[in-house]
Amino acid sequence: MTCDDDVDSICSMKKVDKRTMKSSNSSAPRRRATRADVAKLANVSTAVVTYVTSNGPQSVAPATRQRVLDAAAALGYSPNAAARSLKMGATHLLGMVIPDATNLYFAELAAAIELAAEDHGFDLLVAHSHGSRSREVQLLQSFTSRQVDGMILFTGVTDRSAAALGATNTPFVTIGRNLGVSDALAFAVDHREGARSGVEHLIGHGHTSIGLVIGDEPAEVAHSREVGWLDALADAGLHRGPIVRAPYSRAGGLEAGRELLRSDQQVSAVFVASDIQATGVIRAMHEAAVRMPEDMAIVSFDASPESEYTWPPLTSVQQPVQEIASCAIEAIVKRRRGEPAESRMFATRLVTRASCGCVNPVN
Amino acid sequence: MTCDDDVDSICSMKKVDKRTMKSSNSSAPRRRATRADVAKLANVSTAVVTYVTSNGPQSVAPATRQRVLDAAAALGYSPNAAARSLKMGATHLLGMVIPDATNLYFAELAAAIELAAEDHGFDLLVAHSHGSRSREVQLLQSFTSRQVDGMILFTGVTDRSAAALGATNTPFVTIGRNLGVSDALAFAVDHREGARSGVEHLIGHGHTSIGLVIGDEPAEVAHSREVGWLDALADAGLHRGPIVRAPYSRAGGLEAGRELLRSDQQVSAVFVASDIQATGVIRAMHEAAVRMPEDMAIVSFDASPESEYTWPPLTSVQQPVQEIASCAIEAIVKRRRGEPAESRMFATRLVTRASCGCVNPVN
DNA sequence: TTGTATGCGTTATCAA
DNA sequence: TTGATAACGCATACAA
Repeated sequence: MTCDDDVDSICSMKKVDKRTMKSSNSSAPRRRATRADVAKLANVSTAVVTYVTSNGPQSVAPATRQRVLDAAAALGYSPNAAARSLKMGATHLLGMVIPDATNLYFAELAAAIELAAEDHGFDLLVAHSHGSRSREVQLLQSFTSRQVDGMILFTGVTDRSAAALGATNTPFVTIGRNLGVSDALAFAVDHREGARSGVEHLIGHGHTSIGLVIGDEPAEVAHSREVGWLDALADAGLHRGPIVRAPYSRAGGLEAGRELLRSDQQVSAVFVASDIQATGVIRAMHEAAVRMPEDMAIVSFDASPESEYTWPPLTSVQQPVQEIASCAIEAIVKRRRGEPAESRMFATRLVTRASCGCVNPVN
Repeated sequence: MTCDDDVDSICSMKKVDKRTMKSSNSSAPRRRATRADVAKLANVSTAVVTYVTSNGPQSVAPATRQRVLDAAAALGYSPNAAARSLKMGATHLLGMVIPDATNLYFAELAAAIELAAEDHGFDLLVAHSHGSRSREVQLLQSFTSRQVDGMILFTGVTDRSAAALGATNTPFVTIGRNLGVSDALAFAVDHREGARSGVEHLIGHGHTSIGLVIGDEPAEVAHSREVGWLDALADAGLHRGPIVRAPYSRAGGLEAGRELLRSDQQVSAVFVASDIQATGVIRAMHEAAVRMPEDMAIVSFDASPESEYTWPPLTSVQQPVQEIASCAIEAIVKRRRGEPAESRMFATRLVTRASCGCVNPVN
């Protein structure tokens, strides 16, 4: 879509401010101040400017130092990161691939990564893969070209991606995906065990027929959660409930919920493998006037901000998002220093709210 | 939080894969291939490599061209973006400041910006301000140092930010905020008119006592929406309903909803100035067993993905997110070319769903 | 059609 | 304590 496509927007025809205009066509198109400018103004050599701005490697006389600082401030000088990167061989830039920012679980994870990255002085280059493998490869190449100091991938690493990455030395970690499926460093919860704990909770509430709503793409994570669901059922000696596979989205959840209600196999509870789908499932239940948790108890996965504000609020398997994020960043830092780094698996925690029947939500 | 903080995580002690290890301490710590490497392997000069990789400025013999391509592929060569930026004076990088990614309206806008930016060959440097002004200034400085080709700010531009920016020639635009409050190029809907249309819809349903839930910080946007609410009430000759001010979050909405129910002034409808707050308001109503829309009709603002999956689904004032995004990016492109660019205001569209009483949600 | 040489803004080594 | 200078990897004007 281009800016001129629209038909129903009001064009304000507001005149561009004079200052704004001026900056785009002033006679002397002001160049960014460089180190040389600062040096000249402060009457020192360019080297001294660096000594001041980077506190070394040589010390400088207090008076000179102040002169440089003043000059830099006067000129609004800040070092050119491109030149700096070129010289130093480090960009302090991390690339991050997010499948879908409208999934609040990913959004939360991304925010945590940003925080952890900042602790180590990294900025973040962010891009969305929208689940496309080819786009993922393309993004990794772009990151590589930008000489990022590391990459964080929310998506699984495909062979093609790994190959693209293998040619470089760029450290990369995967987040939220199973450990051990590739050579990549991975940081994630135990999806199988987490799912199992959620389903066990449902069983504890007395449910004997428990369905499953899960993503429709073959992914190791989804598979693990499915196995966890099976584990719990098997341990309790229960038969397998119906499985509904649907896209990993709110709309997918809505469809799945409707299908679940059409199923021959009646269930009194369902384990939904992600909050984002659970949101849709809940809507489907409301549409059919199915009461939750009385007629249908629900437990989901992720415990994203979304899960707290559905109605009824969702009981959900929580991932230690901040911990995962900081471990991932630290792993990248270690790898950059040549130190060994290890993949790691985290425990989940079940957040009990009303959807499973634990809490009476109405005051 | 550091990685070692945790107590309840399982340490998998998984040994690092041999290939992974090797890449971190192999005897010849493989340097990224440079143009010179490609040139040597292809038996050409470095210039020819560039002629091939950038299709010009000179043409090269097909055979030579193929040799270069092969060599580049064999070495996994991709141009060093830092060096390229330094030489070309352009980074093809845009900086974007998001207040809060767990607000799906912002997340959606950010995704649209990314798409539009990609159309013009820009990558995105993303950071969250968490609403902090000082952090915003800090981010702008970081972006400046990185020599971004432009900036997109979701937050209003403060005087300090503008001053920081004024020192550079970096084009920047604000998104979603009112036009005309600063010199910045701005792309946003008509908040006042949008709010007015939403409240008028509620009046059309016969409501005569309509409350307002809105952000608790003094922002022009919030003010405009409040004025739009007043406009509609005044036009209909209705008295002003109660106003509840709360943080711009789900939790804030929850608090606001509870307070609204405690209010002396009874209302049958409420205009909530953002979906994210509406989510909380809805929960407050459910908790108090207030039926929607029968006992409390709701119209909100943004029509983010969230609004479609609340219960009842929210009637909400929609912003043309993609259009806003593409206009913003095009404005930056124009400004970079020295062409004039204009701020622009967009019309909203009311998406009617069940929360106002338009649709019977239960099948 | 291809090669040579210069400079982009930095950091850091080495001399002064 | 300071200054001159050589890379870093690339794009391109100009020469061959």
